Amino acid sequence: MSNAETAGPAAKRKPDISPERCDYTKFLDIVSSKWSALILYALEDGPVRFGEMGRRIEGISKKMQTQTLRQLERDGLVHRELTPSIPPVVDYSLTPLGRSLIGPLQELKRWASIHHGEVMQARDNYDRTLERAD
Amino acid sequence: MSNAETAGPAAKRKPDISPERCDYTKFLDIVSSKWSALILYALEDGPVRFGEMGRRIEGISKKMQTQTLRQLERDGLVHRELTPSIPPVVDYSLTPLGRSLIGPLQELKRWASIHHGEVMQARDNYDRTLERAD
DNA sequence: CGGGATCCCAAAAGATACTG
DNA sequence: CAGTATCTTTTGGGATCCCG
Repeated sequence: MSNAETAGPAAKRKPDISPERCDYTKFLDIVSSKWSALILYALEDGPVRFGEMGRRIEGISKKMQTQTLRQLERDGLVHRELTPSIPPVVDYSLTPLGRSLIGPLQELKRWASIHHGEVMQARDNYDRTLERAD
Repeated sequence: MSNAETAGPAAKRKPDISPERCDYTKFLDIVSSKWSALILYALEDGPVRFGEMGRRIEGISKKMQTQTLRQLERDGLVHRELTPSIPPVVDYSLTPLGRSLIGPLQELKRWASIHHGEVMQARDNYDRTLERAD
């Protein structure tokens, strides 16, 4: 308290929100990549093999599938089980930690399914209003 | 049904998950940028002026603040109110749509605050296991 | 079958300078 | 005060080819 930094009358002064401290940022860090949630969904009903998963998720490449799975595995959300036969068999499944994410994720899907129309309409409106301003 | 596409015995064949159709993808499209949720949080307790917001959010640049606010405004989550005095005063606030997002977002913060430690530990573990494999 | 390695591109974000 | 404009850097993702 030695510093003459006594706050002004408006009260709020110094930063109280930061990316590093925000838990939502931590969440994004884990599952904001394009394919991560999609992979979690594919695993929702039980273990799935790599190839099967690839066929179920439209448009994913082997590279992105592998890369995203590695991240999820590294974060402890997904378990990888290799059966070293020839050809090899690799099964992926949710860990308990991974499964604990399904609930919150479904909340978001609900929000989006309910409100996405409003968002699109707001965008339209915003864009058309700008056009008229030329 | 003219196509001889009768499914094999393993049942699951064609893609049933896609980025375009997934509601979670739509959600990410709206609030996955680095600063968007932080700005929503800054508005949680009521209207805030541009400068005040900037001081509250650590590390944000004016450019990113403006850019993110424009996106949120375009999507109908944030309302912008300009008082054309000199110098100008601009207040930002949540719209009802924006406020409807706060709940789901808090779910995620809760998940992250509870489980982030496990994730970090899993990462550590994964990385150290890899190091030993040289 | 289930990857790894490499190259390339587009989008997001940051730095800096200028303005009504 | 609250922006805009421009430039550069960083990151994420896709394409392609190779491997045990």
